[in-house]
Amino acid sequence: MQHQLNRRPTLDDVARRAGVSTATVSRCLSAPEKVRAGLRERVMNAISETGYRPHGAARALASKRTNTIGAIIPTLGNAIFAKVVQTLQDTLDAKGRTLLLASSDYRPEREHGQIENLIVRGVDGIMLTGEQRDPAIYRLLAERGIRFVNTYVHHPQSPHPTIGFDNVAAMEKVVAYLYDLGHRSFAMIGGFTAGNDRAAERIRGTREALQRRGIDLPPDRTLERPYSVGAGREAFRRLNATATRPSAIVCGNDVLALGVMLEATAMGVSVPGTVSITGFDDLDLAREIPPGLTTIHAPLVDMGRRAADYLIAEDSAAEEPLRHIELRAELVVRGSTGPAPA
Amino acid sequence: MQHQLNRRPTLDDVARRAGVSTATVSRCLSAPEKVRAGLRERVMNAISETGYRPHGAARALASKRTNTIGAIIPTLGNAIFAKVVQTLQDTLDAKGRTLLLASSDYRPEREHGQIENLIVRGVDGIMLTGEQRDPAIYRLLAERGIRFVNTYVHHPQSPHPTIGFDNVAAMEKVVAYLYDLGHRSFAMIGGFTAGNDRAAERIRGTREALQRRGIDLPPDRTLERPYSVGAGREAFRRLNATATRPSAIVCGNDVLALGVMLEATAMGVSVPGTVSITGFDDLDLAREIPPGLTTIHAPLVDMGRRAADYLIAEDSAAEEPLRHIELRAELVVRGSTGPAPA
DNA sequence: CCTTCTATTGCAAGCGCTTACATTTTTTCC
DNA sequence: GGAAAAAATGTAAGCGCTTGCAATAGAAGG
Repeated sequence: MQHQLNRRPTLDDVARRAGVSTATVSRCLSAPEKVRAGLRERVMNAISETGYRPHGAARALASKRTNTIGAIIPTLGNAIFAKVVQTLQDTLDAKGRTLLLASSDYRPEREHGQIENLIVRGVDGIMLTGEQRDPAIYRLLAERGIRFVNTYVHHPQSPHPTIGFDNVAAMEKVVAYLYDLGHRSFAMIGGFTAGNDRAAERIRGTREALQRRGIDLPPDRTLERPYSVGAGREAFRRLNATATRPSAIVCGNDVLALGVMLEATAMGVSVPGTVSITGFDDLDLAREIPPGLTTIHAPLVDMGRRAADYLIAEDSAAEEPLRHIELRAELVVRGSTGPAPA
Repeated sequence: MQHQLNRRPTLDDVARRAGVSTATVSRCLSAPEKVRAGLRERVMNAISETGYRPHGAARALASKRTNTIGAIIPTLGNAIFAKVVQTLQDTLDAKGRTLLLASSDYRPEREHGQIENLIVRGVDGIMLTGEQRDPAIYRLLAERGIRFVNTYVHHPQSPHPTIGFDNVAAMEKVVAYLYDLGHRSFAMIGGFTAGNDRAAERIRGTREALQRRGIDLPPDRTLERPYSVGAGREAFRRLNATATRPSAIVCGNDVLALGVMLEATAMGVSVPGTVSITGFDDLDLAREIPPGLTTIHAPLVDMGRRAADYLIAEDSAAEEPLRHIELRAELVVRGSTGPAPA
């Protein structure tokens, strides 16, 4: 009841109190079915009487398992990562695992450091974002035999497991849809591609889809911006100041698209009358802000859940085949897109 | 270079290779200044040659420190928590600590379980949200001598340390401002108060501020809703359907306020011509969505940083006095509020 | 050059728990 | 009822690292 930092109860204390060996107490905790009911109850009483709590580090050291899973995302400031983390956490929680989270701020060297840290902490598995990273990292992970998975991408040919969607294919859907609406003049506003393969794939996917239809996406129509509403606004102003204004603006994510949409509306440019706008991710807000944002729905909950399942799967012994789980990323049509102006 | 899960290098391996004792290697890692330069270099080489990485659990067990700080927030789905976590993480990172994050989904019993888990994991300190919780938790924390801090609130009289702002006082500012604009008919849409002292304080603060001005806030004008845009929309529809419509709607956070604002606009109800709306938190979006949301700015970055500093402070020996750090939460006036209609 | 003091380094005892293996108890089956 | 098999429990050896203390080496002083 009082500050008695001097000594927290240990297994020994519990064992002595219950009149059993520490092994029995340990088993009561991690494999209760191996202890006879009567004894188990006595031990459990001793545990609650002493206020005993296991010592995680000691347990990890002795058992060589931490029941901890690590995850590294670029930032918590973006709802799409927050949502996956939330799902991951809930799923892991339900299976008695703890999530160790780190965010890299899109900086590869920081991600590298965080992976090292997770390894030192002894995580049993790691969820990573994207696939592009220093080969030394993959080597390290392999040496240590640490299970990991790359998310937000789908690379069936990759030597590393992936759980996610095909960013390139998604942009084909966007372009096909806009093209069919009659659009021929495009611009793309994407995230920074340096060290961000998802952003790069989305820009590439858009460019290739347009090329297939005989439309060129010149560099001055391809803007890289930080993922913020303000940047979207600024980018729109810039595009709108050019001589030949695009009739369709394809954005690398919803935050940029929202910025574009808000700025266009603020400037009196009709959406979708004059300009059609598309996003990527399908944030909750995409449906809320009028006229509603046409976007690609990213299956975040599914991704988080599957990543969790994959990372805690027991069958490591079975040396299971490399997994590549593709999730569907579908186009969601709302009010921000319409026929190209005449 | 190849899968050699069999044996990861240990201190012993490094020591043998460098021709020193494990103690010296250990010192090179945690107190390099205690080892002569030449030797230290030899050890460092051995470390990188063997690809040695410390074993966190072993280190924690031997040293009785984990260099880990825990944090429990209600949800990552709300940007205000995401932002604090981000700041906390960055700050801790810079000081060589790792953040162990958990979210309780606003469920007290879940928070309880997560605190137990953090204790088992041996965190050196814990950041909590709000103050209201089972006394048994505070007792446990005290017994174990674990440093913690309650955030998002300011309770100078509390026996527990707090770092945050005064939710009640903030609502006084909101009400004073609206009252001075001539508003006399109010409604409040807040979060669920069960187990959420911040939500409760904001509602209470509003009610008391109004009472002080001779205005009653009846129960049917006090709605509790989940923090979502959709809920805000629904709540507005409901309020607008009543005989005496409020001229000012005070919301418990920005997400609700945004929902109210979007729904009002969608229904053709002028903001702020017919109804004034206020939020709480000052999300990035608050300034972006026209006409701009009048709200209380929550000093999140400051809060995260100070919480981090407090939790890793060394002077535990000094038995420092209880800390209550009050942060300013100021009213930010934007376009969603104006004079009461005549 | 020798003694004293100080900066380095090594020794070895744990930290609290898990678990293979040995031992004891209980159950099963003739 | 007794032997063999199965189940329950205990014994004790670590897991990989830190750190108080002892031992050693180098610096300083006479």
